[in-house]
Amino acid sequence: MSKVPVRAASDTKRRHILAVATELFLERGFSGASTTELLRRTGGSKTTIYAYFGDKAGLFTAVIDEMLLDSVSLLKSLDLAELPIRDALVKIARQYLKVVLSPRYLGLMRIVVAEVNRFPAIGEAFYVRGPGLSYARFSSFLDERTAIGELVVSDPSRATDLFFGTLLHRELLERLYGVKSAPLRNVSAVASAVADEFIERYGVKPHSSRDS
Amino acid sequence: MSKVPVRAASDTKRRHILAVATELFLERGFSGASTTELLRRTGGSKTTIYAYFGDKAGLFTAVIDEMLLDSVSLLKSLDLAELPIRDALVKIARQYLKVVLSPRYLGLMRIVVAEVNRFPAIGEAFYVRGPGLSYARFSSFLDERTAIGELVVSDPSRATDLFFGTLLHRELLERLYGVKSAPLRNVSAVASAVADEFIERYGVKPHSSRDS
DNA sequence: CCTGAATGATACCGTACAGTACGGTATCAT
DNA sequence: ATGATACCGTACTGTACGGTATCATTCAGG
Repeated sequence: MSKVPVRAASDTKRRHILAVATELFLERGFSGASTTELLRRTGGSKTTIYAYFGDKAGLFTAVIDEMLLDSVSLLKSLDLAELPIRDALVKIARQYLKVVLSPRYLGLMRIVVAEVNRFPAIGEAFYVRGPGLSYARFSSFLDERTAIGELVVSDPSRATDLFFGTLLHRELLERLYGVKSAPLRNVSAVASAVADEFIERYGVKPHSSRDS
Repeated sequence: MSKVPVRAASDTKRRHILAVATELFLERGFSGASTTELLRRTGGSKTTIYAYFGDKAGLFTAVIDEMLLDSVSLLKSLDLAELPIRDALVKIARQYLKVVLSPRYLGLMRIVVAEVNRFPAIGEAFYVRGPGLSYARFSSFLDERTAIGELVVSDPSRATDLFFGTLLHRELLERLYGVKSAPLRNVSAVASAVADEFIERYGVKPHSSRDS
């Protein structure tokens, strides 16, 4: 009974349903989106949808999982090893501005946050694999750069708060509330400014360097 | 038809419906909350509800309006005129930590953000009367304190981002995603730390060397 | 105590919902 | 050709929804 189809080598049908459902959930949220409307958009038969995803909640979590993977992968691929500190910070800042303030990410965040009561596991997964991971990674990045004498960071956690908070907080709120919708005009300028401020606060001071 | 009742001298009925509806919307969101369930909780008759609020959307906006007023009033009543800069910053920080990280505010934020697509005006109103107002007020506060020589803030907007971002960003995210739910243990310590950091960055330096 | 407004109780309307049943078709490997 | 699998189309179930209509009840003020 109701076995998940296996044939499609490239999973086309499943992927199609998932893509359309993603848009629908982004527009209407979990409760607001109906399987009937989904059917109207995908074409095909309800039976197929239920064969793949079990029920509405299963479809929802599948959608979130996929979007989460997409977003997270955009933030993981930063290669900073060879970059001097300022370039590294700018690169990080740019990437986060672009990803976090993108309509996609904002939409995902909206529905995840909205359904935290109904799907606590989704909220937690999102935080742990998203912002939580970012915080942790940035924190160790600061440790590394402190170890090699590029920075003086005694409290990486606070420094991380400062960096991401200054970078994203206001812009994120403005977009979450729909006051702004465009993905941010001057990404580069903001990224540079934040990086400079960060270095001014945590960079090694020229006249009192302890390493030769 | 459907005229708004006038009797209730103290508006008891309306306020009761509003209070119960508030909890319901906080639990389930707009689409997830049903008028029937509301009736189950309020007792009384559907007719009365519809007499007061017209329709479900009207009830929703009434609920949001009231909650917004409550939250905003908690942030407006700060009397800082006589306080030295550090005390003022600490007071601001404490108040924002308490209000913004409260379950009430977080719940409100969740449903407002969730329904930005359906009710754009609500999202905008929330931002303008909430965070937007806070940003503006803090910015002018910085101007004042700069004018009297307590601070050196050349770019109040960035300084504001730094203050609120460092103060709230991470804690807010953790709670929005349900990773933490408690309203924050050491409000005072965090507030002091953020105030100190802010002053270290923007306070007037005791002239000459800046070793610390 | 009467009257009219405020509220209650209940039945109802039309629609939409999530989810299922089932007959049938298209494709493909055997 | 045959059988398996994926999929379609449609009709359907039972429930819940937002909202209205009707009539009874309460209650405050003259």
